[in-house]
Amino acid sequence: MEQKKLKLADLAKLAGVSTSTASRALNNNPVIKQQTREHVQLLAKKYNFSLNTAASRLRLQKTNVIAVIINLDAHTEQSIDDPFLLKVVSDINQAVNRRGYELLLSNSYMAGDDWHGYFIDGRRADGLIVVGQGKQQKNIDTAAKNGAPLVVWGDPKTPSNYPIVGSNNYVGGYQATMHLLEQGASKLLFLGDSGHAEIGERYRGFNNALEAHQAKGAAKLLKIDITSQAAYTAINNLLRGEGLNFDGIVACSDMVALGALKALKERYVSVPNDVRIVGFDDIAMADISHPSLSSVKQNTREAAKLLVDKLLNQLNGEECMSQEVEIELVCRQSSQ
Amino acid sequence: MEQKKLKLADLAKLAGVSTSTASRALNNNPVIKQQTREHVQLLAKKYNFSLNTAASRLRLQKTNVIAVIINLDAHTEQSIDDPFLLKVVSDINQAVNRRGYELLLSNSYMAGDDWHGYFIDGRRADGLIVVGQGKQQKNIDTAAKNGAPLVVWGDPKTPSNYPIVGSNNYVGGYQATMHLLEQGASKLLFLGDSGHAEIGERYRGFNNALEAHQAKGAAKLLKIDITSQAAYTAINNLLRGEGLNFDGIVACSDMVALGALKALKERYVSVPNDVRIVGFDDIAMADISHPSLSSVKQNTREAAKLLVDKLLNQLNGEECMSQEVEIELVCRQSSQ
DNA sequence: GATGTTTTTGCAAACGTTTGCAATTTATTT
DNA sequence: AAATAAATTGCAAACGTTTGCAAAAACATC
Repeated sequence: MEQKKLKLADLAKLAGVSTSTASRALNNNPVIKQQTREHVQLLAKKYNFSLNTAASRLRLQKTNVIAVIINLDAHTEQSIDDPFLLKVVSDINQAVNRRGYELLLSNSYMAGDDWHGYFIDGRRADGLIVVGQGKQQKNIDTAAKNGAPLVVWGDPKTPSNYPIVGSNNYVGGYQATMHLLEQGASKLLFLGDSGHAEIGERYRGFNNALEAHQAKGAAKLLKIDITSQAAYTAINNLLRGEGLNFDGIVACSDMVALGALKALKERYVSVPNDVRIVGFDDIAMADISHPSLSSVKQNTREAAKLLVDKLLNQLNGEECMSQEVEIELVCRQSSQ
Repeated sequence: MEQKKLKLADLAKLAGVSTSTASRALNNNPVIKQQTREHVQLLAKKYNFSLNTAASRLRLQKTNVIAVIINLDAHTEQSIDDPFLLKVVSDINQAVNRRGYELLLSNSYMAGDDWHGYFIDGRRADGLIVVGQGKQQKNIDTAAKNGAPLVVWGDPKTPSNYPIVGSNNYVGGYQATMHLLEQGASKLLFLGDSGHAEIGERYRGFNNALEAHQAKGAAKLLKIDITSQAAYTAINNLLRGEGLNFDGIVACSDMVALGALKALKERYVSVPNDVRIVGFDDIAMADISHPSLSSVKQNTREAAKLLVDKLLNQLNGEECMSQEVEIELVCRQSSQ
């Protein structure tokens, strides 16, 4: 039942020691006699004692919280339900927890524009993990400039004075494209907004693969939002307008690929016979789709670990660099 | 650049007033002269001032944080990447923000068993939103008993002394089943673990629909985990073992339905001609799947709003009741 | 101009930790 | 047993807000 919350002083009294001793005992400070430590800790457990983190944070000037900011371009805000993004958050959550930190889930709506002020000065978190560079990284830049410990999930090749962790998007785009070419496709379509940093890299890989294969001319870029709906519409329009003038698609995400796939199926274009497709991300659906979707797998688990490690290193005053995570092309039915 | 953080006292000095006046001015306390308030607020903006929330929380005994706990059965822990769950979290995030609260994303790993102690006594949050009842709700019960302000996403029909918000699962199961029967299916399969509260309700609806349609005998329950993989395997095994002895599937989630769909397609069972399927949740993929997947749509947006409202009401000392959110059957190609 | 009333401000305490330093207790040495 | 060293504990200050209460300032009334 509702009983008055125990404070450290109360616990100390129960244990017959001073507050300071109780504090040190709980923190397993070796300066306190082993026996006393155990005694206090036992009582703490018995009475379900927990420290007031507000007081603790105030005193220590440290929150043990990491804020994760979902940083999306305003008008695509909907795409927050791209399973991939959420997978990233979920993996970050795990990695953060494993390091003994808590995760404050946030977004530009709450944080406004001054992330350093809001999170760091406001003592809401010790550091920030930004998921997604967005198209303009002004907020990120100024937060970093103001000294906010900060790491970003995005395109590691982007020059920056904060560490960016992300996949080797160039290689991903290259491999996906090369794979399609090797399977015999020759008139390729790239689906995605090349203005976005990560996707731009994939597109660069796409182009270079074409060049290496001397197939440059027959390629086309369809700049669309990163949603399955946009892809569905785009492919539909294309088929209606120009007919089937391509035989391979490199999509900037699996959701986009799946949207395209649906449009093709509805118009009785056979995948992979008439058109081969490769997606990006390797979300769970890629395997479940029919035909199953070939995809460039991003190692979000490892990336999450790196992000957190780099952030904690920053908190310890170390300099950190951007880092690429290797990708892997997973070949399934849609491309062969 | 890195400058010493401004504290309220500094801001007060800059404004030429006392700390208390500055505090009241920032909180727009009408006892302070309008002109003074504006003056202080202007300076605050100019210097990017933000209050130290640690100090503020300590003083106010209030955090303005709501903790969201993803409460999954241990062995299915993987299913955290079910897009539906993450959609729920995302919607809760929005609703929480809209009320001016922040969202601490947590799980049993961090919180341990004593949620009241960890979150409430520990002053990490003012209240809890638990996503998923799990199969055993011991942690929830004791947290509530200890007086933690608490709401749960789950099956609202479950008797409890805390509010549960969730879909009308019974009606969902009933409607999905009735729809299949009306479309001519007669040998139905229910895919999902009926031991789980919400799914149990759906199964009850399933059975009652069969009864109402005098088709009870021909139904079968396949108890499987809530993952597409489990569904894929189960359907595959069933087809291999007994052949195609069913013509309709009610799945406990879309991911499950999609797993089943894949197994069927691979064995050249036509959907919806040979087998009709209805899923549950109406995730984005339902629409993109081919054939598109009929599904019982859960209104997570509204549910999230209700959850947060009920929680905040509790914080204001009001009693709250469980509440059902209406569902809607979305008919697509897979069932007709 | 003295008095009373209202508006506006400031003083100082409190929220519950943690920690430097001094004080005490215990162990070791002579 | 006294003197010294080492281990263990406690005192009190500090972290940065918010707020009850009293004081000061501004205004109104006679």
